[in-house]
Amino acid sequence: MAAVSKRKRTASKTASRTTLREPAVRANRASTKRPAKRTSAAGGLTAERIRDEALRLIDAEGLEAFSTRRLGAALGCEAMAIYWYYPSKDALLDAVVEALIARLPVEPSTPGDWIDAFRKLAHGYRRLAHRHPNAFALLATRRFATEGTYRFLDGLFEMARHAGLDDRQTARFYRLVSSFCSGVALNELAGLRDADRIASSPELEAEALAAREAFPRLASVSSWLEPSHFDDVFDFGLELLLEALQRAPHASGGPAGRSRAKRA
Amino acid sequence: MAAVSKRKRTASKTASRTTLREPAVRANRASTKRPAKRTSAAGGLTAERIRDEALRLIDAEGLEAFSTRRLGAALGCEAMAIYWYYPSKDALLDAVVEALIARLPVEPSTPGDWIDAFRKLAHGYRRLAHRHPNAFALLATRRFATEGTYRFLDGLFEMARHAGLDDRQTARFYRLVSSFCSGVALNELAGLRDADRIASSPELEAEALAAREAFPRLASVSSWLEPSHFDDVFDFGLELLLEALQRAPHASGGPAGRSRAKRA
DNA sequence: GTGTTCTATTTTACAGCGTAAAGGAACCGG
DNA sequence: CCGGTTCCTTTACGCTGTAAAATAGAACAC
Repeated sequence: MAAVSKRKRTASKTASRTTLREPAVRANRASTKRPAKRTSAAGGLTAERIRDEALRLIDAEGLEAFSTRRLGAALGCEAMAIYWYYPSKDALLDAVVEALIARLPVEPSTPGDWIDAFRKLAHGYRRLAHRHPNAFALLATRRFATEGTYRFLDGLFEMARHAGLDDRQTARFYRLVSSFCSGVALNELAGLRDADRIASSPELEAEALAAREAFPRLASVSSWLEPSHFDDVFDFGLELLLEALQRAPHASGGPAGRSRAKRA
Repeated sequence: MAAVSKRKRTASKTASRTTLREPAVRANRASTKRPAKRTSAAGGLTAERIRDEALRLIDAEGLEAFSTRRLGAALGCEAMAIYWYYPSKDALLDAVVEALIARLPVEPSTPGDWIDAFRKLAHGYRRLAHRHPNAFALLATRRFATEGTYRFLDGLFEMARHAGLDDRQTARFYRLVSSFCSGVALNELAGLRDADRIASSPELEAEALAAREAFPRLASVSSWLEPSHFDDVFDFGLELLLEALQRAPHASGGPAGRSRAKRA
């Protein structure tokens, strides 16, 4: 990694860099004699610490309230210090996404429990939404385009291959399941946020009540739309997809064996 | 988790949150219409015009670039003029969401083609993502909490009822299908955005190429992940859900009997 | 020692943001 | 003519991301 990035951003402002500056390690590769030098400042800033603190702040105060200045304050340094380690706030957020993705459980592929591994992964993704509701929108909005996420996908697809899925089915079900998971999770978080908002304002509460009165169908269904039923929706939908996944290799390419062909 | 949220400048601003001020005098008196200022020369401001121009601007320049000042410039007025019609930028964006939702085809419920009506709705939702890629994130992020969206849901649920679905199944499949649709659409848009970004930067292009080399599994699957295959993924997933929906009243509704609906 | 360079951080500055608050200008019914 | 309402502008404040320059300290060269 760190292949590029000698030149910092000087010209284009809109291009969001994802490269990250590694202050000490880069020189370290050439000569390893130097013991890990402590940075001069009391804070001991590193890319990882900045990234972790960023996630912590986002979790604590929300994505909208997150700013480089506040992050600097939390880290005990000036905001601009962050820019030594990340070329932009955008790049920092990419790093946060990567750190979140890295927590997902990609188990070693064992053909027998392939489906269950996928299931666990999906549940892990949803758990991520629950644990980091404020940061989760980043996952759904930004796409995986960093090395860590590439590695994640490679591991996942390797697992699929061991299970005998061909590339097309692999791609299809990856898209399907990941879209479903992020869709459900976003929906769920939006619902929770709204519930909070409504509960905190008597006016909105009255408004919601009036709506319920004006729209009888909505009213009668809405009790089933409450957050408590999201477990059911998620499991139901996921199992639907996984059942189709289980049928997939046979359904689209004839009986098993074709997808197992050695093509290497 | 605490309700800290953001700063909220002055304590009690939440009063007229989503309510919108109606200029009321839309009777448009016919005499001595003096343009007077260049600012209102293009035509009188209305909530609708502001909202439509906002959507146009977002479509043209992206959500991040959208600001009240730019909107004011596009409308030929000062930014603060907008605040006469909307209490906040947030409320304006809510209105944009509502306008988008209003374009979805909610057909009159006829029991026979219930499934197809739902299918068309889902496709309409996706078409919306294609037509307004920059605005679409709003739909997935914000929840339907305005009168127009209430009406939309009421119409939809009415349709479900005519088809003989009970409330629980209605809620479940609404969640399922809408989550799926927004998940797929967001995924698709993120992919397109990334493709654009990569194509516009030789540096990123090289990076992507290197990744492809380092991760062979990812490379072999990735051709199936291209944007052109999203139609397939969407249709496949949607039909899967719709098939389950067709089975629903009988299969998992528990004690049947009420799903056949006397309502005719 | 005295530079000089490299690294990590602070300081300063700028353009732009959302929006509170106040100030008109045009109309109104009296 | 007057006070009020409506619609819009002006001004101002605190915030944002970040470019650019200044700076402190450590490391290396002589």
